[in-house]
Amino acid sequence: MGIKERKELEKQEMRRLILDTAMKLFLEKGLENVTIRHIAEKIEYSPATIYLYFKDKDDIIYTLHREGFEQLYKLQQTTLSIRDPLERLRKQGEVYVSFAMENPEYYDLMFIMRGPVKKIKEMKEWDIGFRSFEFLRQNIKECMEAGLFPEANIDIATFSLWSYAHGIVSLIIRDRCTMFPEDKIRNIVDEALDFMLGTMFDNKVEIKS
Amino acid sequence: MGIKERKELEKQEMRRLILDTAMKLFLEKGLENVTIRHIAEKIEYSPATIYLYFKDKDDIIYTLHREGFEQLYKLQQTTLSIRDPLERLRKQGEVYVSFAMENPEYYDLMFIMRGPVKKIKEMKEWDIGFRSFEFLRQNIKECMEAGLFPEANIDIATFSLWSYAHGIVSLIIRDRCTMFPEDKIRNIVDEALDFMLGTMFDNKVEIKS
DNA sequence: TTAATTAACTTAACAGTGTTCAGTTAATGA
DNA sequence: TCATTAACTGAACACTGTTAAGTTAATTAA
Repeated sequence: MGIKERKELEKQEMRRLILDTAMKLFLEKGLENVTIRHIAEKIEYSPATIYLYFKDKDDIIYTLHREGFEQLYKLQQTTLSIRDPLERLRKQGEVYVSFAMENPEYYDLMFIMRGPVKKIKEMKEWDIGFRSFEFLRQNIKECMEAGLFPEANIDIATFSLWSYAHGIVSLIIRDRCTMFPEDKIRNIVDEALDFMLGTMFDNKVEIKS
Repeated sequence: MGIKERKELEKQEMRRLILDTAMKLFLEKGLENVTIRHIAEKIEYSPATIYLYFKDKDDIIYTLHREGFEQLYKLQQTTLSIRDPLERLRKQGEVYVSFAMENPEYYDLMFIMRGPVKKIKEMKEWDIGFRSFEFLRQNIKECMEAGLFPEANIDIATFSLWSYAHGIVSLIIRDRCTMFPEDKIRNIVDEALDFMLGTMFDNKVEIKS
């Protein structure tokens, strides 16, 4: 049965081609300016062909959304090499923010766009995003248990730190930071991250000493 | 010249009618599901008529964007009655978050949607949003001068606090908080705000005592 | 009062969107 | 060799924002 397998492989390759082309166009033209017809034209197929590989446009976006979370989770796991949980937490913040700044279109469809959420609710597939949340939560829990983190409800604390990082990058991705010069923005992001973690943890140390 | 004035008045009334209808539909159907044709149908005019009062769809959204900032600024100013700058800052956070939670469509077009930004860049009209940023900045400056706030670059601190509040509400508005039950969300928002302000300021006191 | 002008509005279209369905090829299996 | 299946497309549908030409109605000037 070599043929069936080959067919399946070709099907996967075609899906890959569509996804890669879609993402390339998203990067070039911005998320909202890419149409099914553009993608079709780029891969030199008829628009209708795309619907043989994906249910609809949101299905393409949803798939990229999943792959984005896959990437992000892998990045998050690189922090596991750090022993000190607070250091690891800081690194997680950096990793998250870097991911967003380097892949703004991925970040947008993962955390800002409305499209993918519809699909997720239809399919009841929260687990991918949930896993990343849980990873952060676990890190915060460790910090608390080590007395490095203010005692509080863990869910609230996790949501809070996530919100903070998300706030920074989403204001920039959606272009609400025009009060800062373009070329300083990357610096400001890093400083904002330092500021928040600094005010949360370092001032304790300062006062102790 | 009573007639010219009346005409002008009627023109303004028509603009108002379009804006109010648009906003009502936004609230009903969500921002992305409202079309010019819907608005036109609701006010019982032809779609083309709307283009006699607004340049294009983004112009409508941009105008609502402006009005949203007007509202927000007024709300911000209600905090001026509070003497203690740190208390006032906390209140500002509450006011901001409340505004977002009670007017999610306004918040969305003010701080998330891409549309209005295009218009703002065309017209180079940053001042409305800038004013609110400046107001927060001033409050933080006062806190710093009173020694109530960790010493830091004011711009970074302002951006940071704004980011934090924005992060919380935008994750909820764009439906990324499905790990929390719907009916708990309003509480979680408040607790997250408390958590952040708490870790930033209160733990100083705790350690001293 | 009547004719010319202007304003308010609509009709009908254009180009573009996501999506579907009937039809056409080409590859496969009996 | 022939029937079946898979891959693909052309042409359409129902939408979208937007505009140009045409039609009324209100206003102004004679």
